[in-house]
Amino acid sequence: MAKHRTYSKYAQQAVTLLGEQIKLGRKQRKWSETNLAERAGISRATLQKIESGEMGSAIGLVFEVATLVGVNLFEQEKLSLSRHIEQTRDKIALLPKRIKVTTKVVNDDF
Amino acid sequence: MAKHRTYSKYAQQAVTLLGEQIKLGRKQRKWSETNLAERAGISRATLQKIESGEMGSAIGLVFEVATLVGVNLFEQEKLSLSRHIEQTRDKIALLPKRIKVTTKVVNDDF
DNA sequence: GCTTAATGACCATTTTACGAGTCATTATGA
DNA sequence: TCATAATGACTCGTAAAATGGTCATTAAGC
Repeated sequence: MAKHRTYSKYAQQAVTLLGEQIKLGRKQRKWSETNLAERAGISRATLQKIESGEMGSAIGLVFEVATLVGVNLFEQEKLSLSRHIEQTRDKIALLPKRIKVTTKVVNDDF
Repeated sequence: MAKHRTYSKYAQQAVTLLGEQIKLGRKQRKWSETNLAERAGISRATLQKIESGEMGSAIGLVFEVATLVGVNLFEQEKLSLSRHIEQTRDKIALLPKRIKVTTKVVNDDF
């Protein structure tokens, strides 16, 4: 009884694209599936799922493999990721610590 | 006996950054955790793990939530994702269908 | 043409994430 | 100030991912 779950088209395509980019990167480096799986410390079956764009793959494994084959996440950033993390946290700090949803239904969708 | 797994610093930071960006986007929209979790069709516990940057979260759920709060993956692309997927597949098609690793150990690491 | 390894598709078992719930703490807005 | 809801941190049962294995097919490279 697989749990049915719906995803937005954008999210689905993003995962698919990432998988394709990984496959491309692997082939450009002339690494076999087994080879890349070993480097990443995962099984070949898992790598195949990642490259095929399965939505259930662990994001850590996907990003790790992407890193290994040179697919850079957050591409346009010249900043280091840690710097970017700091900046994002600074922005969060400027906002209220808690979001209190007013009981009265507010039209915030349109 | 939790399975120990090591990740590259870059992959770890990328997941952390994505989680922070999601939290920022949620707060900017003035959505509580419960609120966003409901919109995404996931539990609040899972959302908390996503925002805290846990490596084990399903990539589909992370990307879905990111989409909901307006964090765009593959930012710099003006192309639609589907177009980008096509282009990546075209590149893959230009490469050999299979990667045959030569038995003799080749120094491809440095 | 022939050999070999890469790929694709399985299956069973182990490991882990997800959902649902609870509880304490505390910021918020009235 | 005070009531209330958001957050943080748990636990437990179940669903599902990850692993390790196998097997057939077929492309690569000699």
